[in-house]
Amino acid sequence: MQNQQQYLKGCLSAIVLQLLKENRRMYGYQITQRVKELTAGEMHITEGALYPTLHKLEAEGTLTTENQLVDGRNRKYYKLTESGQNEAQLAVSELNGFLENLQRILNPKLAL
Amino acid sequence: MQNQQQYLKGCLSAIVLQLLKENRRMYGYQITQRVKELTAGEMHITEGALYPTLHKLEAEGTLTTENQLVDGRNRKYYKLTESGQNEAQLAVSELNGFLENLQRILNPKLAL
DNA sequence: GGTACTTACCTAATTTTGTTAGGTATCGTT
DNA sequence: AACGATACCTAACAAAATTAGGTAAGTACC
Repeated sequence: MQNQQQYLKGCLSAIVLQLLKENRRMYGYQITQRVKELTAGEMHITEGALYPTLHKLEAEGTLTTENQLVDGRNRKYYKLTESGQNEAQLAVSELNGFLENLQRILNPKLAL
Repeated sequence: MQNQQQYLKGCLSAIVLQLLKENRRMYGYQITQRVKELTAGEMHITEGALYPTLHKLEAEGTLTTENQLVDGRNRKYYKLTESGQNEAQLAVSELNGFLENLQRILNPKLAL
């Protein structure tokens, strides 16, 4: 129980899909930075988890990529496919439902 | 992406510890039923995950057990040890922090 | 009396998913 | 030249769950 990292398990794809729902297109490194930024440094996505996840989502047809050279470095931008938008919506809804249920468990006195 | 189950990963011990913080003592089957009840059946804890988790928490000195025969069937009650109470508090705080961060990601427009 | 469901515990093989720890390469700064 | 940030990647390993069993006693039904 060192930090919050452990709780990330299972949520990574949903987080990626949510960010792409908001941003239209993002590249891997940018995703790691965005999560850091949104959580004030409290959460960080490791590249060893992120890249395989992105590749998997691409292989499943949820994301497509386009490479772009910026300042001499290659960036691989990911964006949602048409079917990916539905899957993103679904994943985010489910994650939100999960969060509500988790809060019901953590705060049994609250009526959510 | 079938249901909310996947997101449970990593949270199980924290959930168990939270329930034991609220309830003083509980047995395994009761924990599974309580989660079902609190989440209106939307989440269920599998026994294959729960029992190993309980055993691990007991081995670590976070929980102790007492057996009790009820209606001819054995129940194994778990409760927090003294040090377990601190660990439970810590785990729940961390999980809450994680939830806040996750909501920041899911609802970037909200100021939490 | 037999069947089936609920209660109540458990384990083991497998799968999923993330961590750790590397590797490559370019750019900017000191 | 060396270092840190940017930017991609993979593979060995570990952690944690799922799946799919097993045991056993109580309850309800016909």
